[in-house]
Amino acid sequence: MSHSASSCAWGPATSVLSWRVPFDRGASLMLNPKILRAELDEIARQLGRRALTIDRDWFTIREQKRKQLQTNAEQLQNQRNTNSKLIAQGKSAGQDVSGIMDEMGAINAKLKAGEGELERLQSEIHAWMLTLPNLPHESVPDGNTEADNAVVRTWGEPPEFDFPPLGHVEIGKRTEGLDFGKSAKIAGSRFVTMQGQVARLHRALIQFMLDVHVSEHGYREVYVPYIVNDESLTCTGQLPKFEADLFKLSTDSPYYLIPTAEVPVTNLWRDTIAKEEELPAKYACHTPCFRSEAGSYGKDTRGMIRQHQFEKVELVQLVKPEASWRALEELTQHAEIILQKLELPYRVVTLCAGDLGFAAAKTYDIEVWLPGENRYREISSCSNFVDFQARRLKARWKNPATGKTELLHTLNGSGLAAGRTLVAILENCQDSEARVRVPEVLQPYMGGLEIITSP
RNA sequence: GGAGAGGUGGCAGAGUGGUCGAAUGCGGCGGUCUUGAAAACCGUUGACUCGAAAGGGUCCGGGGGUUCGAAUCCCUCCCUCUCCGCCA
Repeated sequence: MSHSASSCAWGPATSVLSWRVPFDRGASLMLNPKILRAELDEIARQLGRRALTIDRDWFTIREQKRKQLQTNAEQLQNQRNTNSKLIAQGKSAGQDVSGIMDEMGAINAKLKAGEGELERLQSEIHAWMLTLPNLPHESVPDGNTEADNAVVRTWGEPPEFDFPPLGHVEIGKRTEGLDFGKSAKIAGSRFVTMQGQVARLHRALIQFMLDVHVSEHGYREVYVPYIVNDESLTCTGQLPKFEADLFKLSTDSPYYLIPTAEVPVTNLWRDTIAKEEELPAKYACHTPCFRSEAGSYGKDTRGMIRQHQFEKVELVQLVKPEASWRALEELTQHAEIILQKLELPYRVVTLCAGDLGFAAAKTYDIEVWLPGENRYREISSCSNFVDFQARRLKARWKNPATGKTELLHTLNGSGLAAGRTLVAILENCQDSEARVRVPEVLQPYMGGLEIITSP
């Protein structure tokens, strides 16, 4: 990326010539490159839990060659710097420095000769490292599919109806609150139009969630851009691998609609060294989210479970490394409390290694009960990324104990997805007349309304 | 959209081709003095990276160029500020 002063590149200059690496737009290493070099076998084993096989020989061969070329280049640079000083001193003393100047010509020629090869190797290695996902935490269960996820706890009982419960699409139709036909006309499939009391309920949910997180859980409310550049997406891990999931703007600059508030909010800390007293930094942020849902054809085509545009209240934390595992439990709890206050039954599952997102070391999914589908559906995903995103972001802190700048840990989770929460309320709180009881905590946000009826 | 100014260490702000990773001030840290504190004085204080260490390399908004040598000169992009116009 050439249009921004800042960058989440892999350090001001990892090594000689590295600033020429064509991945300057940000791309950093996800895994600690030192550990990758030193403990390749162990890394390969841990990535194997994600059903990923890495080519160790490919890497080792290039890494050895890279090191050799780099050491050589640095020696030449050292000579150049030394000679440069000698020339300066000699000239000011009125001596003849043409001999040294000739030597400089030879040094520069040698440097130039090795340059191309070194650059190519660095680019190759870097691009390869970019495709490596985070290592699963040891507490993450083995497994490859959703079926291997482990249920941690269950809260509440699925409601029993003495009538066949309707799905939210039908309830939405009867209350005239949800209209999929209108939005299909004005935009296309996977959009919804909300109206009247249901639209207000949706807005009430967002206000309620924000209020709880801000006043009871200690998060700071933020408002952020809904359009971000490619650097931001690279830093949080959506790019370069998952561009197909995003909506890209057709402007000259590489702009994208945000797929989640995680992207702009986490990037608040890009290229920043936090003071100890600023930590933990906790943010609650409501944004729309835009996802292309490429590759999900035929999945959840009906209703508002899987939309191109939906609203979400996101929780983001940047914490000291030693605090991140405790923070994951807390953050998950904060999301759960919203469901508890809404009296919606749910369960929490730990994603197995194979089901884990690219940047996450561990993820808890919160799944709400949906009577219309007679099963639990994901309504929140809470993850600890440890230092994976922070390394790309260069989000660090000054550790007073060591006196050094060290990487932070980042976490985030939905608290919650508003659209799916709305679905859960419509389905769980319906009566035999397809009316919907407004959860008590939301009534103040609804002007005291207790029941949503047809207009 | 038009015109102008500018981007240097945590902040302010020097430096316009050579021994500059960068004066100075503030802030931070350590010390002297003090019952304690303030003031004063002395010292110290950027980030990244390779290395077991010694030590090396890179970074003055990003990228490219000129040169034996660039914070300093040239090109280009990004960003910020001021004025005018437009707009919510």
